[in-house]
Amino acid sequence: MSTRERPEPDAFSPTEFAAWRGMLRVHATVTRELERRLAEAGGLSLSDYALLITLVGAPGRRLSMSELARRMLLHPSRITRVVGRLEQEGLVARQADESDARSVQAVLTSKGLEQVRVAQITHHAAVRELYLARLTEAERHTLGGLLEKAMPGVVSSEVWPPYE
Amino acid sequence: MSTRERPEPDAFSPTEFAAWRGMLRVHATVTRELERRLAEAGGLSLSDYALLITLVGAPGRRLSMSELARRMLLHPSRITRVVGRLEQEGLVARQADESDARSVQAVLTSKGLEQVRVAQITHHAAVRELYLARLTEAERHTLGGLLEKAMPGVVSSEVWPPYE
DNA sequence: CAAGATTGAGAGGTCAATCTTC
DNA sequence: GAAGATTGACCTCTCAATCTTG
Repeated sequence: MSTRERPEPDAFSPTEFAAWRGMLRVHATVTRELERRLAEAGGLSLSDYALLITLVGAPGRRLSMSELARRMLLHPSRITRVVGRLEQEGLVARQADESDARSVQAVLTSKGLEQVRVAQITHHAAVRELYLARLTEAERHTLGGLLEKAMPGVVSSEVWPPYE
Repeated sequence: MSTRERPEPDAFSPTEFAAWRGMLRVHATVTRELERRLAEAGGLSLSDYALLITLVGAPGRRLSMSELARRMLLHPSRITRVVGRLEQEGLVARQADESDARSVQAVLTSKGLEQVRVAQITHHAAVRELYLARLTEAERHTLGGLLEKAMPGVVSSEVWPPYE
């Protein structure tokens, strides 16, 4: 057989491999553990937390479903269901948009704000312990800069890329 | 209301934020597009590809189910189902382990090898275009090094962390 | 009893189709 | 016709429970 002798035609170089594999494995490991700790601490899933924290940063603590989808890099249908669950739990409320009857606004409730603040302690502590703690300030700066350079706009802009 | 005035108790610094958000967004964006291109090109999903490429690198192009789970940082039950599907498509075969009757080996078939080689072209091209192309060799080296430093062992070792 | 593998249940995510409003 | 939202179908993934073998 000659298949064993012929290596990949376009194999990753060691640095390509490290930069790619590192991202995949760090992401998988941190998000899995983070999910576990958030659930244990307050019953929020990571996607619940992400949605709530997105709302916290928005003017009026409210955003339309489609804007939420764009900012979270998620498919609109996903937003429908997460908001549905969070609404049942009283953490967000749906509100009609006066200026556009097609649009639905998700508004953070005071209970939602309370809960995201509590979850944030757990969240930040976990991200720091698992991922950030072993890096110096300068290294974190470099890392963020490299990611932004690798995919300009993905990191820095609110919305990228849109589902269109 | 005083809630608007009080910011987070332990907010991320700008560098923490960039390093964390960057990873999340780059990962989400690249893997989603990669999944699309792989499916379009040859019908393999990203998890199919990941399993096959893991087998390619193993001695004898074979690995037990549990070893596969450890290397891929996946739950064993996931492996059962992916191997099940790939077996039906003739890309891997299940084989009994002579030295341990509990163990099942997944072996890459020649058809599987063929297909992963084809998929690899698409995969590597996409990862380069979407993620690696805008970085210099030195920057990729730095990026890989920072990820390894952030989570020692996660990037470099085959197996971390185990499901236990 | 511990380890390897599998099953059923359920959450997270996408896509295509649909409905309503612009 | 296009945009916003939702629904149904399906894939990815984890967890708890089970079965078998060491």
